[in-house]
Amino acid sequence: MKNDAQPLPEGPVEIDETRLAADGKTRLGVLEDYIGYHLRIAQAASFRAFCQRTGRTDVKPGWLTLLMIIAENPGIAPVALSRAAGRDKSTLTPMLRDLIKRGYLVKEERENDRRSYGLSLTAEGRVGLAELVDHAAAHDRELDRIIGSMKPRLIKMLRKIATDLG
Amino acid sequence: MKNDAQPLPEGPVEIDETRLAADGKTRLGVLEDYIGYHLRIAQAASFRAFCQRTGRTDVKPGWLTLLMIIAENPGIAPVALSRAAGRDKSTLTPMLRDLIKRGYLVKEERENDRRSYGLSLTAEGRVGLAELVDHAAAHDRELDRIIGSMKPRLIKMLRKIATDLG
DNA sequence: CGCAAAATGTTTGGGTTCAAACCAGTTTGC
DNA sequence: GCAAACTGGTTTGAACCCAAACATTTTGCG
Repeated sequence: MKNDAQPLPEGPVEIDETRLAADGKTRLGVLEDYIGYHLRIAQAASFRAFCQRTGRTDVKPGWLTLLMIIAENPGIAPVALSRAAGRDKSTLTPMLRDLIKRGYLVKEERENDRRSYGLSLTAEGRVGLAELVDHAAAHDRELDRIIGSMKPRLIKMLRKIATDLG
Repeated sequence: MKNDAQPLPEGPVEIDETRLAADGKTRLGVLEDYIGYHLRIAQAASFRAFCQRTGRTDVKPGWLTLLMIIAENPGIAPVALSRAAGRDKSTLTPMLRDLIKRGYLVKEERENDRRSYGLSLTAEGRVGLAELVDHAAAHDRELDRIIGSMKPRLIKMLRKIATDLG
């Protein structure tokens, strides 16, 4: 361990404001250099903002990803849905049960594999999805406004993290 | 609703691979354009990778942020810690209780405000933090390798999302 | 001063998530 | 064929997280 003490500055210390938390007072130290920290903070802020936007209705935010993937891939199996949505398969079980009970989804048995089943939207599910998409579009417009033209680059980086780390 | 049917293509369909999930098969549709979706997937992948790295020990991953901020700001109050860490203050209550019980932190009563208290690391806490920092450094080296020179821009964008949305 | 409003930390209740264990069905290898 | 390995889905147990409601204390304003 090195121990090269520096002479103390005499005047008021210059504070690097990029190393402070959003409150402008709390020091973050090396945490400021960690991608994981910023990833978590940004994701939490985005999730919170989205929840507040849809909070009035009874449609839960986690449903959007599932419904949209199922809409794009009718008959998809839960395990494929799990990978595409980035959630553990066991997480999906109760969500799919709720969505089926609510009449948004239907199970379709497979002939060639009795373990699995396909998932598809009902007409009611398409209505619910459309409602969620409205909220999501408004939310993402806000993110677009914040990020601006950097959006494609940001998405590319985030996707690279997800695939290379997975 | 428009209903302008297009003639079906005869040859093999050209698929835009940027609109597929990591498995290369599942279609994501407009989800692919949502920053929030990629934010969640990337954060989940990063968190999972970090957990697997520290999984052997009994040190929990959520502790790193708290311990590091407390190390940088001795005597910090829970509410300030909550804002800096991006967690609800009620989330911190049980975590701080655990960290105090384990001997990593100490409470310091305030003279001028009997509601609040200050938090500081013990010697044991500094050891635990150092251990976590080792894991985090290795984890972030992997993220650095993935992101490369884009890191400053990525962090800048993520911080902008967190601050502008909060 | 006196009292309403705001701030701080905790408790409670509900939702989300993951990993490990598990069962049932399918594929593989011999 | 048939046992072993594998795959798909569910259950269970634990951790994490937030928002609302709460008690205590401080602050601000008349």
